[in-house]
Amino acid sequence: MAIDRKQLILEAAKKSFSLFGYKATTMDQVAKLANVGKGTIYTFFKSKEEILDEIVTSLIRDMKAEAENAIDPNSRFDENIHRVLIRFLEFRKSHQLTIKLFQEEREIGTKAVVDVIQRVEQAIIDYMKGIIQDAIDRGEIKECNPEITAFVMLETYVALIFDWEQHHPPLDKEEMSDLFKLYFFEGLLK
Amino acid sequence: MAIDRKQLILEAAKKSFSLFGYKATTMDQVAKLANVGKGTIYTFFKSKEEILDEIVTSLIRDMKAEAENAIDPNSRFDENIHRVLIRFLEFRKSHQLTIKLFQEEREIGTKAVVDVIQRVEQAIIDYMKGIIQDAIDRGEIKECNPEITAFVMLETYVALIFDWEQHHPPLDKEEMSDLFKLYFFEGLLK
DNA sequence: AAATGACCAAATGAACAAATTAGTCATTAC
DNA sequence: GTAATGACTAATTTGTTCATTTGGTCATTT
Repeated sequence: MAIDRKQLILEAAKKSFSLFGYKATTMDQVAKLANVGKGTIYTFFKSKEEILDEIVTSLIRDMKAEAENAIDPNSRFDENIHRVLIRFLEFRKSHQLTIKLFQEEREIGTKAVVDVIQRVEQAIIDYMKGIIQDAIDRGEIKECNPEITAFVMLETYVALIFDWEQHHPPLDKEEMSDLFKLYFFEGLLK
Repeated sequence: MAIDRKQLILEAAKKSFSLFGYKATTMDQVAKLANVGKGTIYTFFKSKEEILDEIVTSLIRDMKAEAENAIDPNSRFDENIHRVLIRFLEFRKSHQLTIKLFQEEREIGTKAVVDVIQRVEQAIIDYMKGIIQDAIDRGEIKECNPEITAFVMLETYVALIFDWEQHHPPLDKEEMSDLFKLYFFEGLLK
């Protein structure tokens, strides 16, 4: 069986995006890394951006899979959603590709990258939305707009994990979990 | 009594920063606007950045004053802190200077501006910290770290007011208040 | 029929010149 | 004598040019 050229190209592109970022990766480089002629790339993808799109689509699949097995059916909703969020954000923190892409989004703002990051965030929110809706349906939590709730939870976690550390000592997972429980589930009122 | 040159300079600089931003404002322009020689500026300020610092210091004073009279001693803590936050963020949204500075921080990242924005945010957090500590002392809310709580509340509001609107219809004050109460005070758990 | 790389127009960026700018200080005005 | 000034300077920024690089095409090869 012949080598799967499309897969070779995707892997080469992913490696190069991870190493140098989207903008700094040239199609010649991808072709060379994949050991194919440059023209070959264009029989599988109609543009550089489409390669990124496809890589991110599978990235989102991976993230969802990770999140999936963070869920313990025997645990309460608040513990599950906490673990899911932590998984998402640790994924983002530990994979070279997401590190590079988020960095490029902040520092350069390459349009294709901005678009793709937006897609990742929306995917996370959509995933959480489902979990939240389930919890509402099962009567575990109060009625609320699942999309806004997911959005606010994600923003809070991102703030605590990425922004708080800018000027303060980082919080460990234990603390995060306690804060999350206090703010979102038990409430501050006595 | 002679005209207060220092005040003239501050007002000229504030007007120009508001109109064109910090970076795009030249000292020649400030001098011309203030009707003073450029050298005069340097008898009152040691640098362009010091002018910005002084303007922002009084801006923070104004914001605090605004926040102060958003507080109603007869209202509950959660209503007060909501009103305070809304005031801060409406101030930011309605004053040309803050609009320009936040925009310049995002789009150009001028160092002096980044520093000064950080100072504004820390001032808001410090102010909220005091209110939160009071509420804890009075037994109105549970024990919690006032700085982290203030930080998370501010980030949540900024997310809901500025980021949510990027891809969704904006929330009105009523909705914000309800969300805030639900997430932070009553908690989601049934 | 699939793969290729020479080729092209467009985009990028290196390099240099010109213009602008923050800050100084000798001179001026009172 | 002192407070105010604006011409001056060193340094940064901006505009311009042009050679190189880039994403994408397509005639040729395998």
